[in-house]
Amino acid sequence: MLDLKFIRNNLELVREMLSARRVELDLDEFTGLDNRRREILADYEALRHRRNVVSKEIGLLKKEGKDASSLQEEAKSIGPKIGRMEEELREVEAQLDALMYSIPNVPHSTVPLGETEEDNELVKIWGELPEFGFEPRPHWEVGEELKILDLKRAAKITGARFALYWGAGALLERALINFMLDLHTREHGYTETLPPFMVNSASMTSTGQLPKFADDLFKIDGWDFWLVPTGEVPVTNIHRDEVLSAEDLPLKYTAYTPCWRAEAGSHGRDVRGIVRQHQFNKVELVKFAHPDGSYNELEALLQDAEEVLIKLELPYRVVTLCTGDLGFAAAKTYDIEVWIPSQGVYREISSCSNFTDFQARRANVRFKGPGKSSSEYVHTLNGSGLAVGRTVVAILENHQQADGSVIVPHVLRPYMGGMEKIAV
RNA sequence: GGAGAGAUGGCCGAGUUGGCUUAAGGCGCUCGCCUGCUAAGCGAGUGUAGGGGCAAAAACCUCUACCGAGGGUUCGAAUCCCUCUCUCUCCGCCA
Repeated sequence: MLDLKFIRNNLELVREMLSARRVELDLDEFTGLDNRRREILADYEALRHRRNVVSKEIGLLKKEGKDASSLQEEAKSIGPKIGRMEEELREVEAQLDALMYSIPNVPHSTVPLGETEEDNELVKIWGELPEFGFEPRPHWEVGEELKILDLKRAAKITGARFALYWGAGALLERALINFMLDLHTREHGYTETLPPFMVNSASMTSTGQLPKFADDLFKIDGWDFWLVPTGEVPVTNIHRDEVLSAEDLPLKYTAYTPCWRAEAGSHGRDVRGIVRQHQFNKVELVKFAHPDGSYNELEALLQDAEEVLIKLELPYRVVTLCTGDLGFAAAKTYDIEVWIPSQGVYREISSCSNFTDFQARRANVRFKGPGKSSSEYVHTLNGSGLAVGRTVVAILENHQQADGSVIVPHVLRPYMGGMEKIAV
């Protein structure tokens, strides 16, 4: 969330930002609640002060064996007043909080203005689009014919939007996870973590999924546990309520996790294949950075994610999300989109964002420099490195052959027992 | 699931017959002194959030809250009572 004082002192800027993001929010309500809260608080604290003074006086009198009954009577009458004001205060603060939690992050100055994904800004295009000499088939046809992908049985086991992999398909998924983790830990300097795949409400609130986006999540019945929608949630919460040392920044973590998403509101989109699933695997990159260097860290993070596609010989492009397409907690986001031959479009395979201090304020992650008496919020960043299921899609489609087989990218072969080609 | 012990500032750790505790003391950190260098020593400072002084930023002053979380008792709670969470020990169950 944003800093209360920042909103108070930059109302116009916040108003413009909200409209650029196409978020309808009543900022006059903010001003009213903010003022009301401070009014009540002043009276409330004055009363508590009075009670503290009187109570202390009573203690002293009693110690001397003197009578304190008149003071005790006054103190007794203060209690209920404090109680009433507390209730009022709590109500106003709850409303103010709700409003604060619904205000998205302020976009960085380099983020293009725009309304939809049509307005995203192209940053770069990498790789040659494959020439097939035949009509490229969609990944579900390729996968089912090779008997490595089985969506029918997955639907029987669980339901729509789940996948069952067989043989070389399962191996391919596992190989990709290992390849990505190895690349990021050995060549890009990330520390591997393996976090819990369920998190509590506090963790979901820190990273911004709650309270606004509960509909997108799976909740465990009877527990305050949620299935993680992305590794970002457990990994960013590693340092919740901690004060880090400035010299340790940036901290760079990578994690493999499955991701679960309810995909509410996406009925009818990507119904075929495994582009949009309720459960998919992802290797995530997360950074805790010094505010001064966070945008450089974003460029580096993007490069780390791109490297995966380059090594897998998959053509892609990079776009900067415009203000209207930007996620709730992000100040700036690059999407990496991989080429999908059967559809003739680029599809998102990684999203790399700088959240500045938006998540850090919610999660209370700070750092302290040597010699500094006060601490500051860190900047958090994350990106997919990459979404594994969609990487499988890209490999099956881009590396498919006329005979129905699929060439295994060179870097993956050591992870697949030397297999060069997936064939029936 | 059963029995017991515990949770206090960046870290360690005292305080639990309710009131000179304004959370002792130590470590760490910062500044200063001392000093061929380093170490040690000496002195001072050092939690977070919010409100007000103050229109804005810093400094300062002041008030309020915070001793795992939430309630309660009381004029007054780190301290007493209740509920919950987590950690540790033992038992049970278990991959």
